[in-house]
Amino acid sequence: MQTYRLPADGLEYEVMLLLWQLGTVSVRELHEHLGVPAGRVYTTTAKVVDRLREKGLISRKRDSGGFVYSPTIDRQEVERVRARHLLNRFLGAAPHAAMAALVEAVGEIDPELLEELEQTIKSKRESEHGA
Amino acid sequence: MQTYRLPADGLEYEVMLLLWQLGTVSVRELHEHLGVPAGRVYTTTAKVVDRLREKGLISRKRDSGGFVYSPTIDRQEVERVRARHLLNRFLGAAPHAAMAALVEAVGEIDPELLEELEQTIKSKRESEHGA
DNA sequence: GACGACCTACGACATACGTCGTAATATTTC
DNA sequence: GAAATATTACGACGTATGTCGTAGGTCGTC
Repeated sequence: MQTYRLPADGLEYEVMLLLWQLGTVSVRELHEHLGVPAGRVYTTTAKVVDRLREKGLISRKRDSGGFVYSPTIDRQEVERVRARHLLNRFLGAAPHAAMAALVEAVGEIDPELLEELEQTIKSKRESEHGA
Repeated sequence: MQTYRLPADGLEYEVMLLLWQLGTVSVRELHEHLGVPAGRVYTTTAKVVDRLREKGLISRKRDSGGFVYSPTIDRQEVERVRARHLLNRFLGAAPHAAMAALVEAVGEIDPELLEELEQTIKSKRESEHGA
């Protein structure tokens, strides 16, 4: 079995997001959510779904006529990889500066997330303690 | 003038990083740092530099025979935009989950950074208080 | 000013992915 | 079961980027 890069952004990632969110849906539904608003053609969405399936990241089963698709990979897993990916892009040269930029950016996007971030750190520390 | 996407990762970004770091260098130098360790051929590095120059992100001047290159864009500026951009994408639909993954990744890469992150959040909050 | 070493320009190929078109299949409806 | 409709398969193209090869320019040395 070939290993593929997990989708970390772009359309493929958005489709994955939607699948994680909605559970089990048809291409049609995915297309209504993602394709239509962006003015894409149905087959574009279908193709992305197709490639995702080629990569083994989603599976499908028959459902009255067409197929319905669902993720075969754990969301946690993908998020983990994404996070690492993001950090690699960030921390490279100057981790300290990058952290500052990160916090800055988080704060700008949504100050409440800063609270949350702090909270998450605390929990992690505690669980680490326990372990 | 055409607008290009700023290099956010990959070789192009690494070359930019190195240029920001080293200031003004030849392709040779860049290649020694990036290409050689990765087993790339000299012209690969040269090509990347070339494309970067096409995009106007770096400039060059003659220097005894060859050229030396330097960035034409400010790193801080780029990093800031980049941070926001990447983070936006990263947090996207599910900030909660993403945040958790982020903290975990930071912890994995370097636990001390977690402390640092917490510290940075605190300072930010305080400065916010003051403001 | 010819030689060999190095540098630069640039064309070419591969892969990933978004994009679409068209052809093949399957479904639904009469 | 045939026509209309929807779905799926898949080939094709464009762009971005990493990769390399080759051809041609530049320079110091003799």
